[in-house]
Amino acid sequence: MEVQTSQNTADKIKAVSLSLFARKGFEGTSLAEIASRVGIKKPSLYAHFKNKEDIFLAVIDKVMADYIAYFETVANKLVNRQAEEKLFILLKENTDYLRDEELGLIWKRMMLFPHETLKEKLKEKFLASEEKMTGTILAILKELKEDGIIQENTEEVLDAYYCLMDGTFEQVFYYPEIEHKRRLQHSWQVFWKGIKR
Amino acid sequence: MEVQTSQNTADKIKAVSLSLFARKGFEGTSLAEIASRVGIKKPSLYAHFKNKEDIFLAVIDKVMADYIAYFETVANKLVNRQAEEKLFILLKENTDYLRDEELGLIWKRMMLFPHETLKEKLKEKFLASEEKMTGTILAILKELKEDGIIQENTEEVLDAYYCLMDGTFEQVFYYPEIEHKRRLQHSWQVFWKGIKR
DNA sequence: CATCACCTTCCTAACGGTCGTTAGTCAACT
DNA sequence: AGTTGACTAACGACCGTTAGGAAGGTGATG
Repeated sequence: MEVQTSQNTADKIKAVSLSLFARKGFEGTSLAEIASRVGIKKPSLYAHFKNKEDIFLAVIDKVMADYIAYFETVANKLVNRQAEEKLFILLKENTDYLRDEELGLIWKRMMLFPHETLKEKLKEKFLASEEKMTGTILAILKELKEDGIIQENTEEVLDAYYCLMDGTFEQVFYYPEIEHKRRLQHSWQVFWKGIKR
Repeated sequence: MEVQTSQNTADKIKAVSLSLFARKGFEGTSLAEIASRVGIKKPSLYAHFKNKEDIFLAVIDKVMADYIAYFETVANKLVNRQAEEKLFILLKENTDYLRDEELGLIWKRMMLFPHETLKEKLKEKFLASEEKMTGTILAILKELKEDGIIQENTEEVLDAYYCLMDGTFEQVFYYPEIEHKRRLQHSWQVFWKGIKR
């Protein structure tokens, strides 16, 4: 077993495309630019992918798979922690991961402005990761409730937690890391005070 | 004085362009489609605007002006209200306004994915409205603090409020109005419990 | 009042450029 | 021998934009 230090062309195309799609969107990115950055000619792309949309979907699949894999490692981090910590770690790690500029950008773009013809294909892909997330959160909330740490109204708490998560997610893009960290800390403190019994 | 029931061509172009730019973005929108929806031929657009970018900027100017005007009316609604209500109304009205699909979409697009060559021009335009907002919020928080209703740490409260606002703003686009209303209500309740003394 | 120049707003035609895509070829590797 | 992955050339479609002209209205001048 050895470390894979070089990428094959298809992977290089995906990597370059991720970067461009993230920064310029689907229509803002041209195959010419992708090919140029990979170091091949435009028609050579068709040796690896059916068409532009196919490249995009391959990129999205990779983004999704990476995100889910990351979420798994975070979930593993949670065992043997206090439930309060679990909630906070989940929030923090999520924004930390999406802070990676390209990942966060393309994620945001897909969710908010899906390309018209790809809208449905994208929505499908999101459901899996979202369900997983909700399951994990609900398990933690149940734990907290049974220990009598938080108030009974789970639905209220869940809604507020998702709002907190969406807010901090959005702010990742406005503010530099230091400032974002402060905002996250403050928002979390208010949230926690708000749900504690 | 009479009600203006018909628009001139320039206004029609702006209205049509707003809708298209919102849904498809700057590069995703073609002059051909704009012209077609207005009911004229593509080159006729140049009788009213210098070029595509000029149309976009005219649209943005209108969006900004409308938003600021709306904010004024909301601010007027706030007088003679309890400070707690003020905070909530500000939050609610903001999302209600941006719920209008096209307005919300183009607003979001501009903030998150400004077209590369227009980035700086757009950033300028945002500063005015953002400062106004922060000023209004801080005045309310000061009021609440002097009355001993909320905790002393204004920075923490302000950060949490903005997170709440960004979160509800983001969720406007995911969820139907009824569900969003419930989420807003729940998030607000947790927030308010979290900042109360 | 009639004429004239001018401006606005629309048109058709066409420009050069870029887009995504295909055809056909060729060398290298399996 | 067959497959892979690169190439050159070129396709038609569409892009934003410009040129040039027709029609209508406005306002000044005789």
